[in-house]
Amino acid sequence: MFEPLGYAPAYLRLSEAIRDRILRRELKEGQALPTETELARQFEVNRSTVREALRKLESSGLVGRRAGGKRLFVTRPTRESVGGGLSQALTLHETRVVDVWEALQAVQPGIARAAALRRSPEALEQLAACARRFAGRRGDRESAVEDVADFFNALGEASDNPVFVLLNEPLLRLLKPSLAVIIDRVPQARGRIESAQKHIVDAVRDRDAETAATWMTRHARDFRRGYEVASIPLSTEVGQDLGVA
Amino acid sequence: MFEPLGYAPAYLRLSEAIRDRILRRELKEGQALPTETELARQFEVNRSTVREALRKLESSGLVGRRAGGKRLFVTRPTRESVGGGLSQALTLHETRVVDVWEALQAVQPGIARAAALRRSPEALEQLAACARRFAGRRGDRESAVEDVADFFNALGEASDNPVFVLLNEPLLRLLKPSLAVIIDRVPQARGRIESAQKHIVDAVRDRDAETAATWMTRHARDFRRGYEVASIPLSTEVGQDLGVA
DNA sequence: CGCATATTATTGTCCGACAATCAGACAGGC
DNA sequence: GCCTGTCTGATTGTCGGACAATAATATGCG
Repeated sequence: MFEPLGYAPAYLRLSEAIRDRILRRELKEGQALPTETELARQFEVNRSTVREALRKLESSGLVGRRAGGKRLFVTRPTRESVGGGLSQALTLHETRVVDVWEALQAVQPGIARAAALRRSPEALEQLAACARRFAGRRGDRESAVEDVADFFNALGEASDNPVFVLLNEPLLRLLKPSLAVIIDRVPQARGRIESAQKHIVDAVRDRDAETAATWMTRHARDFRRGYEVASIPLSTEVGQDLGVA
Repeated sequence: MFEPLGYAPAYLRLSEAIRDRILRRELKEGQALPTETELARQFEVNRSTVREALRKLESSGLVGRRAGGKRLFVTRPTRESVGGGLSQALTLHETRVVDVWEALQAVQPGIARAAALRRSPEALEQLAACARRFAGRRGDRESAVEDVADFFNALGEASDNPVFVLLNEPLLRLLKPSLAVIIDRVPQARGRIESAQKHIVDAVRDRDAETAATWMTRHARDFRRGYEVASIPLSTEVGQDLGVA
């Protein structure tokens, strides 16, 4: 009949107060936060309490430090911070490679389509550069995987849609380990990827949304085929060791 | 030429140490964390430092408290906690309703397809229940919006893919305010939604993946039409007030 | 056994302290 | 003029201890 009357510890209300100010843009990106002592004075709490609140904001990526710096600044959550959170959540939800693949399969064609429609010349060049880098690289599994991820990320950027950019990152992060195995074990993988990237770049250059989407669909299907040829069980959980030395 | 040599404060290394144990499943979900004093003793740091580390874990959703409880337990990040983080990130990235819509358009058909292929009887019933609830409700904009979100969430659950489940939440959260406006201003919106949900439920029941995807595509397109009819500019930023009292 | 009550443990918050170090001012040497 | 070293103050990271509120647990009683 009655709900528990809400009590929230000070550190929580504090972090919410500051978070709201950031979301409301009253504290703008790049702006330095007041010092801990100052915050403690203004909110009339102890500095320890302030620090607990700041740690919360810090790990949501709303505030951060410049390299080697001491003061905290208002930042917008980066791809990396968002991706880290989401991918660790997915890891704990017993996500399997097939789940990630399915999501990729569902979302990437849409990204390719959007990228083809809206890519800027600069974004196109970035994308093409990624493809070239992948194609030009022999050996070295790890860098190849990075290049593939960069390609997808560049495509996300080209779509000029922050939703795609941020959704891409965690998926790629979870994909990487299994992709490394595929590149190792499937000889023709590099060639297939190279070819797909080439066609996608061309379609994006020509602003041909449907061709971009089609090739991306094919590209994604190739990954699935890669799992089979590399004999990675589709039910392998992501974030687990795949037995690669 | 030289990289900065990495130093990390103790509270950070501490939170990473605990996080790793959780990701590695050495600390299992539902298990109680040691008390702050105990952690301080084991890691040989001060309790304040432990508390800062715990606040970080808390806001990544890796540890949490049972309602009214005092001790911390290992938890897996919920839809809500992930969704909150992602949607606040998107808000700060100046995401517009059209961006969210585009992502929805890209991903929902895939979810519908997956749901049709794999739905359990229980998940189907859940989904149907959401559709019924929406259809049976007259007036009350807020509940209607919730019902629509519940429908999408139920579909995500039915897909049995944690990636879809977790990706859905933030998109819906950002969609809600504008959806409320649409339902308010577009008389035929409820009918269109009702009809689309009905067709999707039927297709999912019949395990007809393509029909489910097709109807979802239509459903998503309707939303876009809704924006136009409700004269919500597509470039409206999400997380901003839409001028609804 | 179930239930009220007393004990203990644990968290939330505060205070004060100190070393490390970052930022800026300032002076000296090339 | 620019680089280098030095000094000073401000700020963060960490520590120790303290205490009230209350959740968790044990205790006693019917």
